[in-house]
Amino acid sequence: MKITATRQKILDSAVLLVSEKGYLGATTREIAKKAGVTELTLFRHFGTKEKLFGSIMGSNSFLPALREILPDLEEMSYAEALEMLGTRFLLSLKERKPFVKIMQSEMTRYPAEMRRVYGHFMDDMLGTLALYFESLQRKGQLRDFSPTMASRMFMGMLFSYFRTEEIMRNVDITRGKRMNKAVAEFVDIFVHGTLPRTNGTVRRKRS
Amino acid sequence: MKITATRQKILDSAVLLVSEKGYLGATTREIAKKAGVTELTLFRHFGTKEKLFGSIMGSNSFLPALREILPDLEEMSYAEALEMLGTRFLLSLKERKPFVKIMQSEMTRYPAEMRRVYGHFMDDMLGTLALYFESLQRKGQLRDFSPTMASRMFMGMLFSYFRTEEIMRNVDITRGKRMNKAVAEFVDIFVHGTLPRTNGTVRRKRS
DNA sequence: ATGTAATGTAAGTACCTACTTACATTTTGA
DNA sequence: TCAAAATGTAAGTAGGTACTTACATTACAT
Repeated sequence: MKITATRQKILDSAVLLVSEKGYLGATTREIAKKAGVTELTLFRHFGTKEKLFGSIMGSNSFLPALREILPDLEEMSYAEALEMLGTRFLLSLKERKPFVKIMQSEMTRYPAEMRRVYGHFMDDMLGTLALYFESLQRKGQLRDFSPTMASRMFMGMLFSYFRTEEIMRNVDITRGKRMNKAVAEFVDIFVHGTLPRTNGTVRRKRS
Repeated sequence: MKITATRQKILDSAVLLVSEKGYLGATTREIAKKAGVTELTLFRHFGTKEKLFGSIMGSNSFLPALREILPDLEEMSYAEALEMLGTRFLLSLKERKPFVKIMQSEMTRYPAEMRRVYGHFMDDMLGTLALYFESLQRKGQLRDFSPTMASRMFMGMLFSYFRTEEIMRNVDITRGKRMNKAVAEFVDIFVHGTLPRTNGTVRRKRS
């Protein structure tokens, strides 16, 4: 067995087990067993459980996904762009589900590692989305609102949806059309709001 | 020391420690020490670490908060009602921050306990919000959309905001006006959307 | 084919954990 | 005041953990 293959098998087992049982709950013995190697081999490769955990964080990056998600925004309509962004964002979360679980669970206890990976991804994503909003605002195609907060709102509702369905309820969001329906519904409200379209502005009238 | 007082001190210490270090990371010794009692006292009260954890889940309920949040929705305008709901929801999350952290971390590993508490709260909250949307839709004050998905969207974006600020970045959302600003921004987009108000419907036109 | 790098076997170390037992001390309530 | 209830002290159990050491075996490249 090639050294890199062994390394990878250990890393994969570790990701799965840690995502299920947490950092403390996933023992080196069990990780090694799941990887089909001896515990000693694990330690020869990574030296320490802590270092193994660090390798997980280092090897599992969100960043490549971002580049896949972002292109061609200019070529499609506003709602189409948001739907595509939302869908791809959810799919990239789904692909990295065990990793998302780990971050969710160990966030509080290992903030440095987490922030480096997750924070980077989120900042990039939010920043790019905000820039997109800004450019449309400058063209007059969107009204005036905070691009930053709008980005956080958009990503936040998608992330919560993912969290509720996949992590809490353990539902596969890619089955059927539920994900597409949800994204379409979210985007529709995000674009058009919840007020009737024919009505004028009813807002800011007390009782 | 009254028996109930001791019990409560142990429960409080346990909540804090478990929220910081997780269920496995919080040892009974440390919990007892933080509560100012002996480890033996802890076991005399709760018998088992697992039972202690169960008591945490049982004692710390979200439900009372719901009753505080929900009244008087009919008396105020749509946007006002949403802002109030959003603000009180965030404040009730903030009050239970350690508990929210625990659920966030241990969700995957202790699904039964979690779902009982968190699920109840969320279902109640989402259900009530959905009913509110529906009633306004019937009055013609809101356009046609899925009340359920809209509720999830609304709560989801607020929860993500809380998660990012308070749990990840450890920022106090109640300081200054940042929370009110954020809620106002979210509600504004949720109510009016992101399209310009003067423009007609540009939607569903390809390129 | 053979030397080297990678892995396995087996035994063990030092430490920590949840939890227990026996007995002494304090606190509380009537 | 005084018995009962609650807590403390001290020592220990059984099991698990990350990690180590010494030595044997396999796989691979030249």
